Amino acid sequence: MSGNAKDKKLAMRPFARSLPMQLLRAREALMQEFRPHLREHGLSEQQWRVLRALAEAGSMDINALGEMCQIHPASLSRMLPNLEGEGRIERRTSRQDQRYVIVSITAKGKSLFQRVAKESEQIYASIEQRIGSRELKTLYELLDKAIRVAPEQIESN
Amino acid sequence: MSGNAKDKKLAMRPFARSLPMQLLRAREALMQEFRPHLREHGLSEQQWRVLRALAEAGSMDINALGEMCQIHPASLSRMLPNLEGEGRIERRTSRQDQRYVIVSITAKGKSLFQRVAKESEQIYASIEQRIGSRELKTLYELLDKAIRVAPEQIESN
DNA sequence: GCCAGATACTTAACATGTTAAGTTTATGGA
DNA sequence: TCCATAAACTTAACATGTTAAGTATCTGGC
Repeated sequence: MSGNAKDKKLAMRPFARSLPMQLLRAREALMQEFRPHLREHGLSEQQWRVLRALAEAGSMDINALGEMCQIHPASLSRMLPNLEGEGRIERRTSRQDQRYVIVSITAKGKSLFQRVAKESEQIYASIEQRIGSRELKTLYELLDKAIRVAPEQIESN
Repeated sequence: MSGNAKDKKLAMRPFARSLPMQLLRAREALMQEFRPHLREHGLSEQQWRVLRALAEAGSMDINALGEMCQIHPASLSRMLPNLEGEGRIERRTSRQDQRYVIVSITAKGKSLFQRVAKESEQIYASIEQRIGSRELKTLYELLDKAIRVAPEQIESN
């Protein structure tokens, strides 16, 4: 007995060859290095993604922000008032189309971003060194491909 | 202006070259194919991971289950009573060491697992075809490496 | 045997993920 | 113009993620 449940043949590949599982595992392993660092600055992982997206791409509406951060618009609706209350972002209604809410980063938010970014880049560099530049590049390419070959997001209405 | 915030130089690599972000993005893209399928069987993504782990590796304690499923023991403590109430798993206190809770899958749970597994494997096969067997193999190897090179989980007490 | 510390788990509190329903504003055709 | 529909967002409800604190059990040194 090697530990498998009664050594019965399973109708499925081993868990360790589940691609979603390994993607999650790899991500969790990496985030363990970033999380304490974000925590020191009082930022959740999701709040950091929002600041980073806005710092990089400028102001945008909720849906675009959600796509870029991979955070559901409903979650953003709940998070953004807090970030706004802390003076890190701003929200305003679009003048052309009042259905849109335009989100942008404040000077205070950008300042925080710059500080956190500097330390994050050091962690990235360390990770890149351990994985290897060439292999990391291949990994990015394969992830891009996995994202490309997946079906488009379907609005099921 | 290409959309970048005032074309200012950022203190950080582009968001699309954030490894945690691309891992999340790839995972979300794949899960979009699995989620509706799990939903038809009334299973959350996390419940499915639990059943799969138990079907594959047999009974185990909360911490081992959490490690295998990448679900925090605190979340398991909350989830497992539901799965138990539905008759899909069983829990018992270890006789040797009463601190341990041993979790196992029931016949009913295994039957559900077998049904879902069959359909999941078809989705896997489709994904493997689109990514390519060789590239998928490389992807698994690189993910394994990323997991290996990350620091061990630290119990910060 | 006793007790301080460690271990395994649970509970609680709050943030986020997820889905469905509700609100406001735009749009396009009769 | 009017109205049905759609689009963008918000709100609500419940599940899960995350951290800290609490409870029960065990271990090892005395």
